[in-house]
Amino acid sequence: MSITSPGGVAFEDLTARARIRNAALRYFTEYGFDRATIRDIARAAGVSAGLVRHHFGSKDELRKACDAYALETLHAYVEQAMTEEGLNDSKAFAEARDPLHPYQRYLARALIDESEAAAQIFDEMVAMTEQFLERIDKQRPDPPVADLRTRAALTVAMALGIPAFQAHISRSIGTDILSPEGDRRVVLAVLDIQSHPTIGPDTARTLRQGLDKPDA
Amino acid sequence: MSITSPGGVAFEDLTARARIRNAALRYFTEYGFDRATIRDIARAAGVSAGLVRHHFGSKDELRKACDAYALETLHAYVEQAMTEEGLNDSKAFAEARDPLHPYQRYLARALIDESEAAAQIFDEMVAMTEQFLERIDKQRPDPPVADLRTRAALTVAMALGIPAFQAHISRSIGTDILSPEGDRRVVLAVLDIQSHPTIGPDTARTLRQGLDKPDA
DNA sequence: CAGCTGGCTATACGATCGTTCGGCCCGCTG
DNA sequence: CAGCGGGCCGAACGATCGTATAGCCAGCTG
Repeated sequence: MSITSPGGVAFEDLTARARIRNAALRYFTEYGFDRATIRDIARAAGVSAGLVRHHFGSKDELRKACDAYALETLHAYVEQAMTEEGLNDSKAFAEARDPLHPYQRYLARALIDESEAAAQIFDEMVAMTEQFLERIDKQRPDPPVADLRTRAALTVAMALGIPAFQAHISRSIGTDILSPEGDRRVVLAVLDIQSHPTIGPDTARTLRQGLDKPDA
Repeated sequence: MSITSPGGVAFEDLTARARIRNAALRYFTEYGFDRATIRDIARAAGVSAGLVRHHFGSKDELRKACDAYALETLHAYVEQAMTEEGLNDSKAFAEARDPLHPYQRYLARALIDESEAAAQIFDEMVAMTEQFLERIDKQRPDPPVADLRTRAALTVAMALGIPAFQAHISRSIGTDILSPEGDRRVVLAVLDIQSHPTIGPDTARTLRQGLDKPDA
C-alpha cells in the first residue's frame, strides 16, 4: 500500500518538492496554517525540515505555493464547468465534485487563515455566483429584495460552510461525508435544500417589516 | 470614551476576571485560539499575564470559561426564541439578532478550533433545526429526498458559514456586515435566499439521476 | 579525473509562547 | 495592631517553532 497524491501518482514516484507540497496541503487543511509545523510536514513528506526551506524559502512561501496549486486546480475545474454549461450536464456534475473536495476544504481553511490568494478566489466565486443568480432572477415571479452582490457573497459563504465544518457535519450524521456514502447523502440533501424554500414568502415579508420598524 | 463589554457595562467597572474573559472572547474570535496569546489578552484586559493564570489556571481553562459564557448566552437566547414562537414574532426576531452576533462568530471560530463545548452546541443546533424542518416538511407538496438529520446538519453548517467568513463577505460587498447598514443588507439577502429555491425541481431531479449512474 | 552544482541532512540560533515562581499590597479579621 | 489571604505583578524557565548555517553526497561537465 502506498500513499497516493491528489493526482493518483504513487508517493515514492513524486519529487521531494511535490511530496512536500502535498503534505503541506494536507496539514494546512487539517490543522490550519499555524498548527501545521514545518517539521511535521517534512516528516510526512519523508524529508528533513531543512529541505522544506531549501525548496520553498520560508513557511509563507510554502503557503503561497500551496495556494497557487490548490486555487489553480479549482480554477481549471470551475472554468471548465462554466464553459460547458456544466450545470445542466449531470454527468460532469457528478464526476467533477469528488476530486474537488480536498481543494474546497483547503480553500475554506485558507480563507479563515487569512490567505491573500484565497481571498482573491472568494471574490471570483462571488462574481461567478452573481452571473448564476442573474440567470435565476429572470425566471422569478417577484423581484429580489436584496442587491445581487450581497446575495452572491452570502451564497458563496454558506456553500463554503459545508467544507469548513465538515468534521462537525460528519459527527452529527454519524458518517464521514468524505466517504462515498456520506458524500451521496450530502449531495441529495443539498439538492433538496436548494430546490425548496425554507421560509414562505409571507413569512419573509413579515420578518422584513419587523426590520423597518424595530420599535413598533 | 470607554470600551464597553457585551452587556453594555463600562470597562473599568468590570472585575479583572470579567475583563480577561471578555478580552479572550474577542481575541479568540478574531485571531483563533492559537494566534491569540495570553499576553495580548492580558494587555487588552489591562492586567498582567500572571493574573490570567491566577484566575483561570491555564489557557485551555480560559477557553472553557469563554465557551461556557458564550454558549450559555446563545442557549438563553435561542431557548427563548423557541418557546415564544419567535419565528413568527418579527419584533423579537429583529431585536435578538444584534446582540447575538459576537457569540455566533465565537461559535463559528470555536468549531473550527475544535472546541469540545462548541461541538456540543453544534449538535444541539442540529437537533433544533430538525424540529424546525419537520414543521416545514408537513406543508411541502413533494416528500424530502434526503434524511432529516443530514439536511439539518447542512443547514446549520451553511448558516454558520456567514459568521465564519464574515470578513470576506464584508470585503466583497464593500460594507462591514457588522455595521447597521451591512447587517440590514445581509438580513434582506438571507430572507430572499431562504424564501426562493436556487434550482428548480426538474434540474434537481436531473442532477440526482446523474448520481445514480455515474458512468452512463 | 578534478571541480562544481544542486538535492539533502543535521545542528544550532533566536524569538515567542505557555507556564511557573516569588513577592508586593490591600483589606479583612481576631 | 498583628496576622493573613487573595488580587496582582514582574522576572524567569522550558518547550516549540521558524529560520539560518555548515557540510555531505551524487551526477554532470570540461
